[in-house]
Amino acid sequence: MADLFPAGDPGDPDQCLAARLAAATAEGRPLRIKLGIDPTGSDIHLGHSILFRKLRAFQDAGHTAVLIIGDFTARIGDPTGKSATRVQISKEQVEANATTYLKQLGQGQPKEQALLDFETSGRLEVRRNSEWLEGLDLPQVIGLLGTATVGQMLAKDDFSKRYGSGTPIALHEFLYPLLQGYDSVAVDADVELGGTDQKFNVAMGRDLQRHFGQRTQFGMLLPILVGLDGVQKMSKSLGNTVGLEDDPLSMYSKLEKVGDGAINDYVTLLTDLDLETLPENPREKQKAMALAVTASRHGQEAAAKAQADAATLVGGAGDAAADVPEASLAAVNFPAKAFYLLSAVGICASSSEARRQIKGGAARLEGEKISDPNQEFASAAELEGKVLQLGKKTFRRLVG
RNA sequence: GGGUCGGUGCCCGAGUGGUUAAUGGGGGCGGACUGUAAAUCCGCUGGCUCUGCCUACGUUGGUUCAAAUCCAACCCGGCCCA
Repeated sequence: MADLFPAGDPGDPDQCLAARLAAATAEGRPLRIKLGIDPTGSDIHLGHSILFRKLRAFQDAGHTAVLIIGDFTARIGDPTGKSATRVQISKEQVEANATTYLKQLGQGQPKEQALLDFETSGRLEVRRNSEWLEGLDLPQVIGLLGTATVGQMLAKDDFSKRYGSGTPIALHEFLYPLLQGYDSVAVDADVELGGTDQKFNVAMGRDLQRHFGQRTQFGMLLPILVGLDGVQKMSKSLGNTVGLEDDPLSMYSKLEKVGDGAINDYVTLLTDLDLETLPENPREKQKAMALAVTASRHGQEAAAKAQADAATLVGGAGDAAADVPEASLAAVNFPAKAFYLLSAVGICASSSEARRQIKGGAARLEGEKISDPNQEFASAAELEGKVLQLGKKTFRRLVG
């Protein structure tokens, strides 16, 4: 089991998970396991899935997962790990994100396939923190603010760095830890799950529970998954993520490239594989991990196909019968010059970029290098069914 | 509110009247190499169906043949004082 927080006084039953479990059994009730997510982006990635896997384990053990959609706090933005003031997002955007999150977590799916168990009654509560936060009045907010000090806030790593470097900190950002801590009070959490970077916030939840006369929650802090760059944490804004919704091929091909330094973390945090039984060869280990993770999301069969396809594509055959994403020629006006084609088909962000890529020797059609950006194609007919390639990793099969 | 410094391309950060999308670094993308990657080396890193034409240095106006660079107002921020 991962990092437990707080280590605290071992004699204090309040701070021991085993004691919690025992007490729950004695009382004949399941524990309430809080996990809060802020719907600030549209996709859940593998970094999040560590937490959800743990939450699911609690569910399977008979406890109640209390999933808090931070629809209210998302509008403030968690300052954790941020070096700049986060842009506030709209209510509508938050709501849309929340819907996709639930879908990605497996709402409406049988529990065997879903990340969380949405089926078994009593195992899941989905709450939105606007339920209780929106209704707070000013005296209550002031009461919350009174429980923490500026010194405590500035001791938090993110804030102290920003303060030290002269980066603005808006006052409302101080409210974030308090509000998300108040969530623990609102749902009467026994245990809160979070990444190790959530230590401050989880601790704040304990303080507030104590303040409100509740038994304090047990914080379970799970390791942060490093991103594909092998250095920074997996985060959408850093662009080093593997999305849960990624198709098997791109999921697999991203994962098989995880750096040697990060591979063991991926194995232990994302799969049920035993490190001991895996091949020593780092390349083989990567493949095994990538296969297992892909399979856990898309099934064994799809994962195996992705592995085969990845080998074919990267192996250079380029035009194999692999499962290449399609790109429509419908938006392309013919005659089309090569650079325009690349951009119109969406494989390059702009026509200027396409021109550069072609000059740099990155573009291929059916494995043949396109060297002239101005090369002209007369009609869609001569391109249909062919595979357009950019670099080693990006392929599009052109369709009418 | 006063003083002061500052707002430059994805980010950081040079530049302080004049051939140029604007030094450098990071990141990103591409090429070579390799077990994929990393490391290393090389190239690219505003837009446009592009041998040219557009739009760019907080915003708006002004001075000038000419401004990211000068002036004014405004907006935003750091620090100090109150």
